[in-house]
Amino acid sequence: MIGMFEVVKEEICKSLKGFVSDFFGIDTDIVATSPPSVAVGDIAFPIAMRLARVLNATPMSIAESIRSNWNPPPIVKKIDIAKPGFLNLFLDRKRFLIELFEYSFSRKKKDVKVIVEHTNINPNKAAHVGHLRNAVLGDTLSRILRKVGYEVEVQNYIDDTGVQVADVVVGFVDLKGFDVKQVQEIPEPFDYFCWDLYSEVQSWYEEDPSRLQLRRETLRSLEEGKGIRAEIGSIVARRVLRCHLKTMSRLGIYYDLLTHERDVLALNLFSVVFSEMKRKGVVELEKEGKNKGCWIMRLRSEEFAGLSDPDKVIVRSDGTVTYVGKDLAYQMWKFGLLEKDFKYTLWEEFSVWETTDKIGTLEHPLFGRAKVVINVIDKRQSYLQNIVREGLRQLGYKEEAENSIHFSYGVVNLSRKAAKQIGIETDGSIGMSGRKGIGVKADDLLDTVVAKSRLELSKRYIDCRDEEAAVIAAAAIRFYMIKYLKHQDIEFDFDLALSFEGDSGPYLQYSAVRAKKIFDKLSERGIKVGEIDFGIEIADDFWEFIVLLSQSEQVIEKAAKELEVSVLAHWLLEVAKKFNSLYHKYPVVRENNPVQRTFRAKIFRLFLDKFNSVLDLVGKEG
RNA sequence: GCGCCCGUAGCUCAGACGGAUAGAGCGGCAGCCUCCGGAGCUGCAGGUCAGAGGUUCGAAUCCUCUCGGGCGCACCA
Repeated sequence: MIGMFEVVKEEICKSLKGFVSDFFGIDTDIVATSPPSVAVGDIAFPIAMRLARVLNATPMSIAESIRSNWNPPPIVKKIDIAKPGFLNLFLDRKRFLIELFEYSFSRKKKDVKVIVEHTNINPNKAAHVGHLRNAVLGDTLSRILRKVGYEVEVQNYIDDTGVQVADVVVGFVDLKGFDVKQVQEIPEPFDYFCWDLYSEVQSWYEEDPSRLQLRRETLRSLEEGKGIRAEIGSIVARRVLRCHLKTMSRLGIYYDLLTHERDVLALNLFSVVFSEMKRKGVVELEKEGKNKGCWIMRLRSEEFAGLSDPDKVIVRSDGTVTYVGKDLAYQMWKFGLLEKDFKYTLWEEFSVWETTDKIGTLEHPLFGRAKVVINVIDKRQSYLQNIVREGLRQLGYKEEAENSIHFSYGVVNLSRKAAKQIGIETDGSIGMSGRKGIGVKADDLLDTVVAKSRLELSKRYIDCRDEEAAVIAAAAIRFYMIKYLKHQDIEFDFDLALSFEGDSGPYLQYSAVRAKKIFDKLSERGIKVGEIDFGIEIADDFWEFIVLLSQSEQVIEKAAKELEVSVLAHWLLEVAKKFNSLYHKYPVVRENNPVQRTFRAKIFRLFLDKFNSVLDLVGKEG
């Protein structure tokens, strides 16, 4: 369940806690910290400073009496006392290493189903790098949760009947005068064509706002699923969705279920929820004021205190449902709170399940009914996500409300340099906007990175296989998207995203390739790696490396617990750097002393295993 | 106006629960190919952790205020 180092640390903490309780008669939590370097110690306890006041003694004398009276676990080899009163423990390196090699943990299946919803790109234009961050974060998170034992179902919500698709339909029908056939015959990349058309339609509306009437008509047609506009709408949504799925598969991102809004509407999920809300008094019909004629939910809890308007419209005065209403219903479906269920069909081209309005397949996986629901969606949506949770709470679904998690993350903006590179002059950074057609398209970025990979590969006289270039490109982009703390906005910059040096995906991959080469060379030359001789002295640099490696499981647990994928990126970088340093300093194949050679080989093998298991989570190959 | 987030090296970012001399990468400078892939390694330069108070043995980290940025507070999603 947790890593070796953590196991050892906890054992020592427990022992120390017991000692402090027995010897001083004080019950206190023991905090452990890391000393500045392994030369100073492996684990440090600032306990003496804490006890100083209570015991009315100097920290140094307390530390001294702990050292002489405490009987620590045998893994502790030595105890030092430093300046203000730190208790610095040194671990028995050999013993630790032996246990590390023997240590194997098995993660138990948690028997908890988690739905992770991510990507959710409107199917009306090409995906841009902002969408990429969502998908990469969501996909990495899913992999992490699976790794720690959850049953994970990945859903991608397709808003195929929304305003954005409607606008592109207006573009085809009213602006371009295209018929169904003409839309079908537009060559690929179809999503690129729509990208331009969509922003064109926006300015077309601005020229003459009365044209917005066309949007309303189209929207109605899409919702009813009738007429030529609906037909074109479904072609657009389908064709663009196909583009998106292809783009994401280039990054190794896949889904278990595509949920179409069209089917959510057809299933009438909301009407069930609406009557329940009325019955439980969660919504009421507003009789007067600015919300007259609307069904509203009151936001009374402390969370919403200070809101200018504490009334949230769920059903508009014209009888249509707001986003929050729809999302609440969908959220309830995910928890299995609704009787109704979709019909499903397998989309063979991408081998992904999706909801359908046609005849569904009888045999399909059981979707929904999750214990925990994680929605990956940028931080600007947190107000709405909070309202959805509040809706669950007011309906009496306390547990589901608790288990509705908004995985919130910062947006991707374009640095002024990046903006300039795509032909936009700005003062500072600029937010991406599909409406204005401002943004770096995901496929363009991928193509650029793939081209760079090819170039770099050919420089190294390696026969350039396309797959390999694609894998490197995917790693570069994925790593760029997860290396930042999630709440941080990213200022997209081509140089940084394309970087193959320093803290980059290719640097990590390269480290793993190097390590692997060692073993290829060993077997090539018929050098056998025997059993490790634990009599060997373990130097500080190797020891630091070993301690780092022993924390791999702990790092994964932390990422899962805190829902912070960047911790994996940081661990990988730290480990890779350390490895590369040792790699240069300590040759393996060239080493003639078999004891040294075996030791190094074994440690590097350990590195390769631990490193790859984490690298897989951030998407080495996809 | 109310609420949330942020301000760390020239640039992009890390800094567990408050701990010891604040760390990386890029860029700059100086080295390293008798080498297991140089997508690398080694070293140097570069910081009043936005500012001011406070809490305490100890603060980049916690509290208050000030300044400066971002975001949210729809019958849009």
